[in-house]
This record gives sequence, C-alpha cells and structure tokens, in this order.
Amino acid sequence: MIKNISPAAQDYLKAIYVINERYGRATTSQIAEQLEVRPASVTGMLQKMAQEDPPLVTYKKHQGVFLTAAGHRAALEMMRHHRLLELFLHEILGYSWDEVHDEAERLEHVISEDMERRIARVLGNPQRDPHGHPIPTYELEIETFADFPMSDLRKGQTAVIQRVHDHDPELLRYLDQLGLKPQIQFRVHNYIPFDQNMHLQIVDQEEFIVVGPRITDEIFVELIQEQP
Amino acid sequence: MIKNISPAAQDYLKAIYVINERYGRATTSQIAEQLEVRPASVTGMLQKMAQEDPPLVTYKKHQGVFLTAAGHRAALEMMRHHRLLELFLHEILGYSWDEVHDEAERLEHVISEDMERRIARVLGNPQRDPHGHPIPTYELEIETFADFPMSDLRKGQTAVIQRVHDHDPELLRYLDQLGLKPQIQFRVHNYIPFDQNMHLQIVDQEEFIVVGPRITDEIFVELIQEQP
DNA sequence: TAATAAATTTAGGTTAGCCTAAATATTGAT
DNA sequence: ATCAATATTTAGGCTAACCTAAATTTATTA
Repeated sequence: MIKNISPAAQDYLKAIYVINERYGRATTSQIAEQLEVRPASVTGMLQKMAQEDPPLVTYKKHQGVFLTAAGHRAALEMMRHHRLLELFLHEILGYSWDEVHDEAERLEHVISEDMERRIARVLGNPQRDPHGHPIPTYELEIETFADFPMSDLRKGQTAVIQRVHDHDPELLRYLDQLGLKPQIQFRVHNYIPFDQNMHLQIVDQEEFIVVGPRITDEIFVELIQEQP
Repeated sequence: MIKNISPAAQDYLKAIYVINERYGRATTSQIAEQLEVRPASVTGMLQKMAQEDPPLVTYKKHQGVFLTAAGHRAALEMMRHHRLLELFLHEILGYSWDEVHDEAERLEHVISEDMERRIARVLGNPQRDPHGHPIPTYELEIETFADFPMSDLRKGQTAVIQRVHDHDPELLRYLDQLGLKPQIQFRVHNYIPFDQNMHLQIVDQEEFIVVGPRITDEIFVELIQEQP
C-alpha cells in the first residue's frame, strides 16, 4: 500500500492526519506551515494526491482537504511506523524521549512491513510511544482519547497527562526535568488568567510547579474524578 | 562527512570500494554492472564525484577510478553502517542472514552517526557481520584478510570459511542448509576440473557435500595448516 | 597496425519535488 | 457589498539522478 506513495506524499498524509485530528479539516496553509513549504507547493501536491489511483485525499479547491479511506490507512501506517520507531529507539537503543523524533522521522520512510512487525514484537506490541501517543495496531486500529489541552484546566482540578507533543526537543528536556510525563497525575493549585500561568503539584510530591501557556498548550490531559 | 553525499553517490562509493578491494581498480562498466545503471550514467556520476570539494574519487578517463582519502573514509562509513545494521537486524530483530541485506541497504542511508554508535554499543562493538565481513571500527579501521575464493582450493586442503557474499538470498538459504557458514572448517575431498565441482566434508561431520563453481566463487576462505 | 572492446561525449528526455513572482479567484467577515 | 485573508493558477526555474541513441575516442590485444 505504502510503497507506491512517495516519501513526500507520506509526509503530507501524516500532516493532514494530525491536523484533521485537531481541527476537523486541513487547510493549505496549515499544511504548508507544518511541512515548511510554500502554499503553492501544497496545492500542487494535493492535486496530485487526489488524482492517484486510489485517491489519497478528497480535495476541493478552497475547502481544505480530507483523507480518503486509502489515505487514512496509509497515514495510520506512517503513524504506526513513526511511533513504534520512537519507542524502539527509546527502549532498545537508549535514546531519551527528546531525541527519538528526528531519527524516527527519517527511518519511518524506509522500514519494511516486516521490520515494522518485528519491532512491534520485540517491544511486546506496545500501545503508546514515549510521548504517550497511541500506536495503531497491526490492523490499524487506533485508540481514541477524550483528552484536551492542559491549558483548559482550572484551579482545583486533578488530571492525568496523556500525551505530550514530540516535536520540540528543548521543551521535552524541560518537561523531563519538571517530571511532567505521560501517566503523571497532578492537581492545579491556581490558574492566573493574566499570564495564563498554571500552578500545580504532582500527586504525592511536595514541590510546586509553575508553567506558562507555551507549555500547557502542548500537553494533553484527562480529568480525574475528584473524590470529596 | 557523509551528510553532504547523496544516497546515489554513497552507493557509488560502496561499489567502488568493493571492486577496488577485489580488482585493485574499478572500471566504469564494473560499476555500471554492480549498480545496474548504464555506463554513460556512471561516467557522469564519476565526473561529478571527482569535482566535489573535497573530491571523493580520482578519476582519469579510460583509466578507471580510485577513492581519495575522503572517498575512502566515506565508503568505510557506509560499510560500517551496512554491516552493523545487518548484524543488528539479525541479532536484535531475529532476521535470518539471507534477509538482512536488502533492509540494511535502505537503512544505511538514513541512520545518524549517533544511531550507528548506539547500535555498535548494543552489539558490543562487534567485528564481523552475519556473513563474516569485517566491520570497520568507529575510527574506520578495518581488518584485512588473506582469504581467497574457495574455488581456488584443491584436493586434500583444509580451510576455514571467512566470509560469504551477501547479495543473493537464495544462495544464502542454500548455504545455510548445507551448513556452510563463517568459521566453519572443512576439508576438500576432491576437485573435478571438468565441472569445477568440489567434494568436501565439514570437520567433525560425516556427510559429504558437493558444490559447483557458482557457489565456490562466492565463499572466501583461509587455509588451515595441515598437521601430518 | 588494425581491429575490437571499453569508455566517453553529446544532445536530447524523464521523474519527483521543490522554488519564485505575479495574477486571479474565492471565501468569510464586517 | 466590500475587503482582507486565503487559496489557486500560471509560467518559469531548480537539483538530483537517472535514461536513450549515436558518434567518437582511447586502450588493448592479436
């Protein structure tokens, strides 16, 4: 399936997938920004991808783009590659979680389906990558979350971190320092509307942590039922 | 060093390296045959590679091509990548020795120096790949052999297999079946000039094996001192 | 030395994936 | 309805890495 799709088109599929996930549809300029190419190039590529057989996207001018069934499958295949590789690099080769993204980005385009399966097996068919993102199964089923940006939390709420965006190594190193990782639970002690800072405390820890919106926008959480 | 060199040029370097190793120099048509491209394309690429800064090859028309110091380093880097990957795929992901070549061929162009080092460390800085080929060290030192094609052996000689060419999966599967692997010792019971068949017996085994020249040309051996 | 084989040059073409700049079209918001 | 933002089209150019066919050159060898 994937082998006929060029590496560049694979990147487009991934970008469309993640944008779709967050905003419902993907616009030309969103894609251009993500992939760091010009909008004109995106238009061209989208047209090409819509004319493939089978088409990978449904594209109507000025109306954004969506994945077809084939495009969706291929995108999930790429996500599986990427996330399995991230975990593999972390678990087997000892990469830290801020180093895995770039390496996986290059490897994901060249590994075979066989290698994908072998990696999954060595890792025990894992469900999450090091940043908490769900890994599609071999059959390309993917877990869905009810998570939302941490910046939507308010004073008194308790939440668990589900996932953290993986693009920015510096941010990841800082989060590591703070102890903000997937599955960590914390309680919001205060939220300051002026600077959108959040004061919080990790469950069972004394220390207070203060984080700004550039951080709380990149962390996705789920609420924990407060017991009175 | 390697990052400025295009994947295609990397393949040329590898090809030139292995041809140089065996024949002293590499000719246009040898390279064309190895890489399955036309001689005219090879000429073009060699000229480009000789004009790089620093030049990767010394190229004089009609006189074949050699690697410069820079080209040699880059070629060894590629050999290290390839052979480490082959062993990694075999040891960590459970590939059989006939499956590793193609996968390594694709991965070798995209792994970082960091990943190279991590793989080497996980494997305990190994010296040989699954086919017996020496792996250059991190400093790009490479073991040299006094080995020669098995087809040069004659009746009564005892030898140890050093390495086996890794390109042909079918051949490798057959060799596996016969038990002809690196470090295996055997004795030549007979050599038939007519069909160039070799009759041999693996040390400590009863069974006789008969192999033709298409096989004995692909296995490299070293003589073992016969004790009288 | 002449013939053959190998290599090179020349002049074209291909594919993929970008780029630019300028003109135009469409959409959505006020 | 008009404007601004977004998107598209057009026309041109780029690099990398190939391809072809035909003509030519060089090297080797008989």
